[in-house]
Order: sequence, then structure tokens, then C-alpha cells
Amino acid sequence: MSHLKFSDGTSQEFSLGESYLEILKAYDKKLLKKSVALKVEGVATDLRAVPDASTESISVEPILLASPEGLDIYRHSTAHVMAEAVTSLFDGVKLGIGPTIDNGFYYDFGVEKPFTPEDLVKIDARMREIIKGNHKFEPQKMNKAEALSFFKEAGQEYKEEIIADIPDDTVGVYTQGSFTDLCRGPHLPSTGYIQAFKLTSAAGAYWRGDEKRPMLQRIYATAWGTKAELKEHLRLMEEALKRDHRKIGRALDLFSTSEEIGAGLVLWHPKGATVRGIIEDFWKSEHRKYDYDIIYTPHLARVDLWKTSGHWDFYQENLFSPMDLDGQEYIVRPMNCPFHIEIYKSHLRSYRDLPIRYAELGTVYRYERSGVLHGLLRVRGFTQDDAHLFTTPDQLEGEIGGVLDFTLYILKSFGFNDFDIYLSTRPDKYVGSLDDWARAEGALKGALDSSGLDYMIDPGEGVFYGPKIDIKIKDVIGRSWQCSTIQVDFNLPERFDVTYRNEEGGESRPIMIHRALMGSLERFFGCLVEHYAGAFPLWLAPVQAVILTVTDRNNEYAEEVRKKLRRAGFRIELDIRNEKLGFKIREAELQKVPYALVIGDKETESGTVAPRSKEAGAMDAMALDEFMELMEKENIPRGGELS
RNA sequence: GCCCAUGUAGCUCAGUUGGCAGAGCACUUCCUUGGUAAGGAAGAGGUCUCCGGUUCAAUUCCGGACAUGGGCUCCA
Repeated sequence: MSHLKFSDGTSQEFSLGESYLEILKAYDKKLLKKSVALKVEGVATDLRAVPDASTESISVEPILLASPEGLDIYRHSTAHVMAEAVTSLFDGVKLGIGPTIDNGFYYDFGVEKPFTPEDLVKIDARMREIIKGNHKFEPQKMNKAEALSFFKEAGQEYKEEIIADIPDDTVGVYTQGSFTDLCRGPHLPSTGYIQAFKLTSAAGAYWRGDEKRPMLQRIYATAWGTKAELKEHLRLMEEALKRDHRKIGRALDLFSTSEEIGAGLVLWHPKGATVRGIIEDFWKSEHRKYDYDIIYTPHLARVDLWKTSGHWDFYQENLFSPMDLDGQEYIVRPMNCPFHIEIYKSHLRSYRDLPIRYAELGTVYRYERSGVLHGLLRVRGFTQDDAHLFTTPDQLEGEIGGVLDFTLYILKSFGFNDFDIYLSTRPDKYVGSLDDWARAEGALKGALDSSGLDYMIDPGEGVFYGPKIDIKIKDVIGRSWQCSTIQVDFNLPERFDVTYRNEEGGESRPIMIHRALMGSLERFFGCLVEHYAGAFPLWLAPVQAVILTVTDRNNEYAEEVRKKLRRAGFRIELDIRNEKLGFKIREAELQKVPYALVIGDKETESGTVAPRSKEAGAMDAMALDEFMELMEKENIPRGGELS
């Protein structure tokens, strides 16, 4: 007799031909109910599979729906149901791929016509029928030749292509009802396991992500173990929608774009500009504290600069077209680096001068393809919080470490405390020697290792001139935003013949570090808006307090209060409109102003203010000085000093 | 750039099976002087994104452009 051994030490006997499903039913029905598949000797396996009865003891561990892996299997099975529904509703459907993604899954289909919203409704209904039918997912192995001819006969050319790329001799195939799909599995035992799903959208997607290949129609969907979880997920999606910086940007009058001006070019309205100004001031003062030199350089330069730098060759399609000036071609700049290099080169530099750190809020222009523009997150003109560090080889790793610390300090000041850090290594298309690449990657890795931070390696994702560290910030609702980047560059110093005089009196080549902490001010601002849902902390709020009068008898005193607060440097508005207090409060609340100061007869007589905090609601009346002290205390970045 | 959808008042959105267009909010004026999330009344406001075509007639149908949105691709 053979038996299954569970991780808690218990075991269950079974006889020849019994499937795991049947064995588990005898072992623990409740456990079976929560399981979607199981791990057999560490390998994810279908519950429908039959264990090898010639082995005496098999160690197994159920994969619970509640686990990430279990949910993944569950969603993947739902994708198969979707594929079946689509195949049964439309003629000549060619199946692409149907993977799971964060919070859901998609499936790509080659169909005659794109799906309409009505199609999605039909597909949804058919899926529910299939689930109701509780069809078994039957796993099966095919040898490759067999599989190839099977899918060829079915007219599934994309599947053929996938099979041809699989290195193994056999491939997995799953059948539910009359629908068969290529899949490594595992899957749910049957379609009836699926409790809650929703088709979310349809969009075109290139086969294998290659724009030269056919465009397939992708349906996005999500699936959850219970209806309650699905509902909660949809609620979160709506929450994210409410935080949309484009929506909030309009509602709070922060910025706009205009068709008259051109796509991807941002107009910063007074309130948005106020926040941006505060960010810039903070950025400048911190850079001075941490030994950067702040510089300014032109927005326009001769195109030769970009030919020398290599950007002309690598990014020509993303540069704005040259303009002819006095027989010379100029372009608006896509990068700031050559300018910083020219400043470096304006003197003969000694090793004693290094490291040199030049920082600039440098506005750049890049021609982004029309389909990629998105609010403030992807625009055609934006300001990088750029810096270039020129170091000796000995200083490189230490400087990278310093930049890393500085980056995290700045990000934390803005209320971001969760990060994902990636080290991106050499891409296929690159310049420079393999030796330099190895040194650069080594320096980045060394700095990361000694920082003690967790990071992941992103192979092949580096820039053409060097490897980089990317830091993605996580906002309050867990979304990731790519902002900071630190890049090592041996290439530009070479191309621009940048040198310094070394200790022996000879010439050496410095190494450059490019870095941006916030990335672009536009993107970072968009990200801040969504992070705070428009309710900026006091130090960033465009209006820190709004004074609300109860009747026009209070106007004079209110004006006095406003003046005092303004003179103390606070950003204050005064609302003396002929409206009721409730109306004014509602407005202050919707505008997300941190404090409303109510001033009625009582306050006017006693010379006080009655604050109302956006977070905590109405407070007791207090002397103006007391309120100013309270504001003063709260009016600081949240980061804390760097050592 | 590619696929799909959308474009009506400052904003959010109705509407017209082709016959000179509507609501709420905001705005202006008047009444109301009201103590912690919308007081009342009146008024003004639109070349229905733009350019062509079909038609007696186009905001509506057709074509194109532009913009926006969801994706794909891309992001130095």
C-alpha cells in the first residue's frame, strides 16, 4: 500500500488508480474544499492527476485557493473558460496566450472584428454557463509532434508557434468540455470551482508584443475566490479612479493641458505651480546641504551635441526635429548631460576637484508617440531633477552609495516609505566595452549590497550607455511608480573626451553618474496627487488655511488675521462671500485645504480663531499666535535629516 | 505609431430614428447676515472639437484631421 505524506507529518493511504482528488476526499474533505491543486514532491500538480502507486511514499502539500499560487491557478483556469466561451461564440478564433497578471488575467484572441462591449456581455454569459456545467479540466500529455499536428489541424497557428518554442519533448494539454488548450497547468479540477469573475476591458495587443506582427484582441478580466473579494477589488479600482491625478488636477485647479498648445505639454495653474515651487525650493536647499552645485543651462543646442553623445543614433525618432539657425541645426534638448559636461570641461580639472556634482532642474523635450501620452505621467516636455556626478574610479561606489541614501531621504520627505529597487544590467543594444560594463554593474551592486537594501535584478534593462538602479515608490494604495534612477556611464566621458589631471600628472577619464531622484517634476507631482488623493500635507498644500467668515460684520477682523498669517509666510485664502458657513466649509473640504479658520462674532470679539482641521474636524477656538505655532510645527517635510 | 471607444455650456453629463439643443454644479444680479459638508429667486452662457462630403436641411449619416481615454509597443 502507498501513502501520501503531508507536511504536518500525517499521511493517507491510497490504492492503485485513485486520483489525488479521491485520496484527499478521504483524508480531509474540508481541506480539499479549500484546495485548487497540490504540490507533489514540490511540483504543482492537478488534483485530477493519479499518483504513482509503485512509489511507497509521496510527499504532498495542498495548494490553497487562499495562497497566491492557488489564486493564480484559479485565475488561469478562468482564462481557459473565457477562451472556451470566445471560441464557441465566434468563428475562426485563433488563440494567443492567456496568462495571469496582477489582480487578474487576460487572453489574446485573433478574431475578425474587435470585441464590442456587447460581445463582452455575451462572453460573460457564456462563461457562466460553462461554469454552471462544471466541466472537468482533463490534463493530458502529448508529444510535441502530436501536439503540433493537433493544433495545426485546429488552425491554431499561434499555439503551433508556442509549441515549437517549448524545449521539452512533451507538452501539456487540457480539455474542458469540447475545448482543448495548450497549457502546462495545473488547473482546477472543474469549471464549477469558479465563484466570482468579471471581464474588465478589451484592447488590441500585438502578438508577442511585437508591433510588426498581427494585432490580436485582448480581453482583460479578474477573478476572485469569493464574490465579496471580487466586490472589494472592484471597490479598490474605483478608489484608484477617484485618485486619478487628471481628475483631481482639474477639480483642485492644479494644472491642465490644452489642445491649442499641443498634446503632452503641461500648463501649471497657480495652485499646482505653488506645490511645484515648494518641491523645487526643498530640492534646491537639500542639494546645497549635500554638496551639489546647482546650475542652469539652455533648452536648445546644436544637434552635433547629440550626435557626439550618441542620442541621435539611439533615439532619433524621439527627438524634436532640428531647426535651422544661421546654417546650423539646433534641437530642443532631450537630455541635460552634454551641458553639464561642457561646464565640467570649461576648466582643466584635477583629481583634487572630484567628485564634482552638478544638479539642475532641467526641462527637456522628447517626442513621445501620440498613443503613449498620459496625464502628467507621460508628457512631451518635462523637468528632470537631474544631476551628474564626475568621479574617479575609486570614488564611484561611495558616490553611488551617497546618491542612494540621498534619494531615499528625499522620497521619504514626501511621504513615500515603501520602495522596490531594481538593478538593471546590460541590454542587447549597448555601447562601450564589456569590461566597463562589468565594472559599472559591480559598483552599483557593491553600493546596493553595502546599503543593506533589498533589490531585484532586471537583466538586460539597462540604458545603452550603462547599467542603472531604479527605485520604484509605492503609494498608499500599493501601486508602484517609477521615478528615481541612478545610472553609471563610462561612455559619455569617452565620447566628449572628458578628463582630469591625476596624481601622477597624467590624464585620466572620470566616470559619470546620472541620477534623478523624483525623475520628472510632472510625473512626481502626478504621483504625489494620487498618493495623497489631492489632500497634500501642510508643507505642500497650495492653500494651507482658508479663513471663513460667519457674517460680513467679521470681514475686517478676518482680513487682519489673513494679513498676519500671510506675513508669517503661510499660504492663506479668505472667503468673505455672502454664503452660509456650512457652504464655505463644504467648499474648503472639497478643495482639501488642511485648515479652515472660522471667524464669527465670538472670535472677532475675543481676537481668536476657531480652526477646523480637515483630518480631525472642528477644534476649540484659540489665539492666533497659538494657531500659528501649531501650523509652524506641522509645516515640515516628513523625512528627517540625513546623517 | 497600432487596435478600440469617446469628443454637446467653465465642469459633470442628458438629448436629437437628420428639422436652428437641455439639466445639475459653477458664473452674474437680487433677496437672505446665516456658527461647522449645498438658503432662495432671476439671469447670462454653446459655430454640439475641426475640415470636407451626402442632403432641401448635418450636432446627428459618411470620410479625414486633432484631442482625450483603455490597451499594445516605447520611455535616454
